[in-house]
Amino acid sequence: MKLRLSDTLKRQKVDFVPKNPQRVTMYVCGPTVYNYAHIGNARPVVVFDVLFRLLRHLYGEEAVIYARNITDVDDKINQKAMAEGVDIDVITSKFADIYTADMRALNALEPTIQPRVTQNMNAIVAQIAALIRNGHAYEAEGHVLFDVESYKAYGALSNRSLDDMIAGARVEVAPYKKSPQDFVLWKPSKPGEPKWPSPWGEGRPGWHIECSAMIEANLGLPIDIHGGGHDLIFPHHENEIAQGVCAQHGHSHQEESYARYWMHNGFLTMDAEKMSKSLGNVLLVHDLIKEFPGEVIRLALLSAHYRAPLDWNNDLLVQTRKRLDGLYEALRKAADVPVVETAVPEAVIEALCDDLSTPRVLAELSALASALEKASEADKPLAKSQLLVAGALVGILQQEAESWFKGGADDDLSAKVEALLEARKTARAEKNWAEADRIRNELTALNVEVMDGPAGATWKLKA
RNA sequence: GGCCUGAUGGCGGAGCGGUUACGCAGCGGAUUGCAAAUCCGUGUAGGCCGGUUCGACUCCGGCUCAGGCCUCCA
Repeated sequence: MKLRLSDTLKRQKVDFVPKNPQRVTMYVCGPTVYNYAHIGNARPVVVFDVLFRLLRHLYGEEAVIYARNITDVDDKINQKAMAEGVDIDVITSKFADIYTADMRALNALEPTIQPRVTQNMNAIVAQIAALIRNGHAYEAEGHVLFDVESYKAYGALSNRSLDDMIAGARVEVAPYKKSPQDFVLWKPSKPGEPKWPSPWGEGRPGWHIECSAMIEANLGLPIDIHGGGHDLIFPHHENEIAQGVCAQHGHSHQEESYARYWMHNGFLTMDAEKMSKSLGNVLLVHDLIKEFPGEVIRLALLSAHYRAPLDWNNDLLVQTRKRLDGLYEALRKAADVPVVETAVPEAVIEALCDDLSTPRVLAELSALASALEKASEADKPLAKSQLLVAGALVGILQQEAESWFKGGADDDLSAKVEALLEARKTARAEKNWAEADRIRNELTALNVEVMDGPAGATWKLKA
């Protein structure tokens, strides 16, 4: 099956051909760890997790190396550490741990490696030195700046010319810059801020160099896939390309010598408004997972195509939960059916290979669930297994159906419910409908929905 | 000003030049002590104006509207 991906740089859907199928590399820009991750931050995590799973499926688990960085050097981290009077790694390790836990709750696999800026200072300094050596960067007043004029293809990813950028520049231009668009590779730290040694004095790296240096040091150039949010195209990824290409001595300035495929996910809105702290509509993953199962949040993030904008609202969550209920219902009825070894259905692979069309995967999952419902006893094991392996490829449907439906219930509640159901069973056997209904009302009050079936009654927590 | 998306039924959201997306809600039926749940079935669409075509939601051109980026940002 041929994988096709939308490449931001080439501006079209192209066949994905890894440089080395034995070693497929992917890098996604990760979090700056000074705060809780919001739901918008979670979209690339979930989207590229699906891609990670697909690549592992296509090329083998051992063949795929997925790196997601942790930015632990940053102004906002410094501010927070300063305000709380602690060392920056008190802040960064706390929020890195929270981030890891929150993303795990969304069924995201851990990336193969998670490089940190603080542990890659040598690589960063080395890449800056290479840029100076190759004539693409210069030192000025304790700063090292990238010389944008020296790289002809600058602007290729975001499709803008240097003139446009000058015209649209809204930042104050530092006097020591040769050209207004030149960006910082290294800067001196202010008194009291964390600093690292370098040939240009003690200081810290600029934001963009961190990623390109960590990519070169941890994955090697070129990597196959570079991903991130739509907003990173400019300036972050544009600058990464400039750095990554120009740092390679003697290279012919081909953008693809840094990353071969560029992928960007669309943005999330909150009730049709941009999510931003100033509007106060930021929804934290940390809070959301207390209200909805991680699986619901994950599937909601996958309900639209990854490049399309996605409006996040309560209705989306409710609909997604019901959809998941439907899939789990099919599995619940087939709880006693044995699982057999089977390949992922071709239609599911096909949908994913077509630029990660998760909406189509959802349609296929519905079809598989329906097929399971209708299957003869003899066909049920295969039908059930296909639904499960298809779900696994997008990271859902991996828990027991019963625990899905009773997910929010603790042991006390479960015991109480079971006892009430037993009493109701007796009442019903005696045709004491008044008593049976009274018990059912009592269960309803506990937010429990009773479902009578041929094999007796079962229950679930209402959404 | 420059660059980039998107516009599909009540809602979410796909594919496709002529034929069912899928899901949620609705409606009908089966089932049930009554319900609920479940299962089966089912109606509703393609921003506007032109063009190409035997035929366009699907291709081409224009327009309108909405959102994003150009500044830290997934």
